[in-house]
Amino acid sequence: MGRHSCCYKQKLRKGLWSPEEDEKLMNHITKHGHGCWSTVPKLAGLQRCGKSCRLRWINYLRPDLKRGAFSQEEEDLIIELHAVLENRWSHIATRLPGRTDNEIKNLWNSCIKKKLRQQGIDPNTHKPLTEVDRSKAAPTISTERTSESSDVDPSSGGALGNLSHLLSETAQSPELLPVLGKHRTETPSLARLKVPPKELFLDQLASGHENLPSGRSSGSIPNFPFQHLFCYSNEFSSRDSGGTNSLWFNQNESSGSAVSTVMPPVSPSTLSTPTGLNLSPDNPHSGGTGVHNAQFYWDTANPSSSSSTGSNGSNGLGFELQSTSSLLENSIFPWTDLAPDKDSQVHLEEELKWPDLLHGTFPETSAAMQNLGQSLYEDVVKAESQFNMEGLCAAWCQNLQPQQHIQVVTDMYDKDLQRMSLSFENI
DNA sequence: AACCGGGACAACCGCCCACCC
DNA sequence: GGGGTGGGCGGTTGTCCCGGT
Repeated sequence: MGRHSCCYKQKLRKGLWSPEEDEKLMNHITKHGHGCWSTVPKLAGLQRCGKSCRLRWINYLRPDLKRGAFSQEEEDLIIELHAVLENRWSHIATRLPGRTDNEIKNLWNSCIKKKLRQQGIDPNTHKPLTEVDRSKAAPTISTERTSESSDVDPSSGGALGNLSHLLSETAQSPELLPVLGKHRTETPSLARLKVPPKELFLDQLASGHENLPSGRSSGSIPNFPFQHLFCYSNEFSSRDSGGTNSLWFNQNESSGSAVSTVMPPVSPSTLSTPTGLNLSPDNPHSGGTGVHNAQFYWDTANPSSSSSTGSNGSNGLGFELQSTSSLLENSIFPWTDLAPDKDSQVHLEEELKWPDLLHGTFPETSAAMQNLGQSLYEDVVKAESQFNMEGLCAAWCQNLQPQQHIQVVTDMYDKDLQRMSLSFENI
């Protein structure tokens, strides 16, 4: 197991591809599609294994590839995504249209890693190197420090530094206090937030399933682990000068009455996970006038998308995917306001449809940021690893303003939570 | 000019997982 | 249910290029 049968075959060429081979492969796939990759080399007249053909196509020949250097925005996006998704390059690649996982991986290993280290950030944990060293040293009694970390200034590196640093700065900078607001005192350091493992989160989600906001029931969100995150986003949104154009929900501004949304019964077909919003200039959505006409679409060219799973569009949950579906027509944002106190019940009395909710309030962000909202639900369903709160902290370590980070990260989770809840709704 | 080291990129390897028989 | 197979993914290695010495 593990080794492909084609790999045993002899007389197969290896190494760099010649232009002639590229042409053969390109011609074959453009005419016939790739079909079963193991048959491609034979049909295309190539002395390569199918796996090699597939890689060549995905990483180099695919027509929708964006060639050229990565922009700063793309690099920033990769860093933020890596903080959340870790080394799931293919997942990261889905958020960067035209970029391959291999390309991103290479960029990370050759360039970004180094940059982060120069900024005093550990590329693996996204924590400041000083903290990483400390945590490493503690259990091993080792007092060794790397040369990279020894000269790290937590306040340097072109970043805000870690959140604890920000908070310590805040203590000395009264002007920052309004930004962090009361949550600073409630939660002295985001790094201390104990976020339960993903498995526990799933358990909580499952156990509270009957209480999940839906068209059929209403109730509280039991002990929801992301509540702290929402606290921050809520508070930040109130300070956002562009708040009128913000999606964030402010507990204060809602006068204590939770703005809640519920999900209507969702058919399996509506579980399609869009890979992006059509934000073309002629789309009313892009003008901030609403999302009623926004089009969700499947990136069928994406090798990681359902088109290449060979399972007829199955999304892994057994649901049929639609090539075009208007998620907004049917699905509703799940939880928009979560009380920080688990004892305080959030009564879901007010039913707001997602398009209504979004009408005129969707934040204007770059296309890349829109793509950022694609689902993490695969990760959650797999429950492969613990939820990485550190990744959220890492978002603070970049050059963006805290509001932007929170908005970006919570945007991801808002949408992912929506899809997770939809998934559970149908289990 | 030759050598060397690092960066960027391409490709391979080994493993996992889903699917099929 | 179990083994075989193909697709996919992440890690690693190989190769080329370029700038510095």
